[in-house]
Amino acid sequence: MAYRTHNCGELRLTDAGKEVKLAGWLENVRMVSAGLAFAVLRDFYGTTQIVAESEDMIAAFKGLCKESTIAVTGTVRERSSKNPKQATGEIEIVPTAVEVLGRCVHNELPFEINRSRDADEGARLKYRYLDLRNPEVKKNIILRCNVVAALRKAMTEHGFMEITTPILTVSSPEGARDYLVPARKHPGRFYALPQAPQQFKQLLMASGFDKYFQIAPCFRDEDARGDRSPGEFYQLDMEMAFATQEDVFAVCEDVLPPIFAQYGKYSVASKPPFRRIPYREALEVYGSDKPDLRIDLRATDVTELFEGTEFTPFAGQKIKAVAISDCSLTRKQIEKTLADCEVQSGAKGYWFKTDETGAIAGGIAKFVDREKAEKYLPLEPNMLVVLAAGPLAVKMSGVMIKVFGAACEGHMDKERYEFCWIVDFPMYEIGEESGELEFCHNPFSMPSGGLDVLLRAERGEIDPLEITADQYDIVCNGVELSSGAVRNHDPEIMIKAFELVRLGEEDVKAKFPAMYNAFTYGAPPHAGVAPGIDRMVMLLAGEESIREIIPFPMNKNAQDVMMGAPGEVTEAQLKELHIAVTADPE
RNA sequence: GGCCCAGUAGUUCAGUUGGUUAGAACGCCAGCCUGUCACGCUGGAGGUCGACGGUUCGAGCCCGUUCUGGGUCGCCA
Repeated sequence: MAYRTHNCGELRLTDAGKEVKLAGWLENVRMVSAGLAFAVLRDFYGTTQIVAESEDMIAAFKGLCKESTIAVTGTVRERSSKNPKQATGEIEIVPTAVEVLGRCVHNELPFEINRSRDADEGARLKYRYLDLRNPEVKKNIILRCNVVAALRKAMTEHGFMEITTPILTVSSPEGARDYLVPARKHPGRFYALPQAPQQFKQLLMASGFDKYFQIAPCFRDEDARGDRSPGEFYQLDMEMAFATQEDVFAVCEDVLPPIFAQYGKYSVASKPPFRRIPYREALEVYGSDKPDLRIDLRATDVTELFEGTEFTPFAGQKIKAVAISDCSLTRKQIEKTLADCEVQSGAKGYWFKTDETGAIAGGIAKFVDREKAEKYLPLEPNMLVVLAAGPLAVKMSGVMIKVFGAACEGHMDKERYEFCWIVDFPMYEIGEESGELEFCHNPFSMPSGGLDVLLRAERGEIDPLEITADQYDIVCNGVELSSGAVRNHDPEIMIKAFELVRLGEEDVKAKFPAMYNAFTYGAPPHAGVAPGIDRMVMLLAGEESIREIIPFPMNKNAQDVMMGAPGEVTEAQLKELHIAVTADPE
């Protein structure tokens, strides 16, 4: 006999009179009297009410802890009092038999299933299988499944092939900290889990695959954030042969908006082609390389306004200002919000405002020359101007736009998706520690202008810091979904790019031997991108925490408190792996 | 690793200026209740106030140390 004839979400009034069998979790029992009780049975699909009218049946339900799994055999009957809030609210089951399938032996649970989102996060993670029984929690995982399926479908329809790449691979010389796996057969050597399938996908291009994609697991041993889970995450990794930056943009602009439109909580405001914002402009205007275009605030350089100022913190500094019209924040609220910005940026914030007559008042008002200020800022009545000075001024301006944009009414239409591309990233920067020229992001990107530009930089005709790469980020609502690039597929250009940072052919060969060799055998120009699945689903679900869209998330400290990972292993295991156990010096 | 916040009943929280026996809601247990659906009503059980130390006649509250969790900065080619 099957466990069920129907699921708990499908019976309707038209099914009245049918003999059915349902299986699920006992969600709740409502004892109305000695002779009447209602039980709620829940499965993946929904809930169905069971009515117990006999002493036997009432006793059967009463003797069970909530969350036990049971199978109920009975007849579908029209309810005498219907519940329009429930999909199955017009019917109920009159049971003839109740079979216990899996007993819950705990009459008190770590939290109430339907309110698990309010529970302590540690408890939720430890009992994730209970947390996930909550339909409100489960729905994000279902969303994730649907989004991944839709991405696979769309990519396949665009001619991409999904190819899996190794999980056990080699440590990469740059980038994030690797997760290492000891190699039993090779004492002292280690595999590394891939930070991304970067080199493999480029090797696939060199192998003649034309369009590759993968829902790729990536592993990085870096600390967590609200939008960054520790340890592992997934990317929609893709790469295209004989492709330009615009070819990659076209695929993303074709694939992503329909999926955001179908599965997102909000509507998609960006129409393809998405806005392209050069990196330097993004920093100047939005104070960030991941601007949130839902916010209408902009940063202005007001360094000249404060030239020769008596206000010491501003003397001789670069000053950025963000003007916020129709701002009704009180002095106390302004200072509280500014303090939030200071924490997030590490920079000090300043402010002044205009009253209803337009007169400058409050904060650093006495250092602001009204006539001069009007040249730089549109000083309307009731305007708040927040400012930052010094090397962190740009960063602080970005934080202020984000925080005040959210705090001040009328400056952010939250319920939409705004995409943009950040383009023209610098190829090189002066390293903070070394003080010398270094790669800004990664050495795989093609410098815009190719070999010629590098040669001119070598001859001193142009500043290497002015060289941009054919590298781009896709940003949605202030969240960096991914970076990508037109790759440097030409060994000659690669070597020249390395020479500018005092490295050479030997270094290229040493760092990326497979890729370098492959490219000497004829490689196609290629380009790609890898939007983060977790962040995408987070945006679609409208969740603030990345843990809400991961089936079994780790906590902030990269522990799985449910499984007990990372866990201890036996000495025998360590010995087999040639790992010596030594006392911790601390 | 730095900084910020939190830790009180099974759960979510309140707890005034340091002062009698630490409260509420939900959950749990018992009883009542014949159409509930966040069922209702009555009663009950349930506490190492994260831990350790200190100040004090007296500490959930003040101080110090520490642990745990969350956020943030560093970090994330």
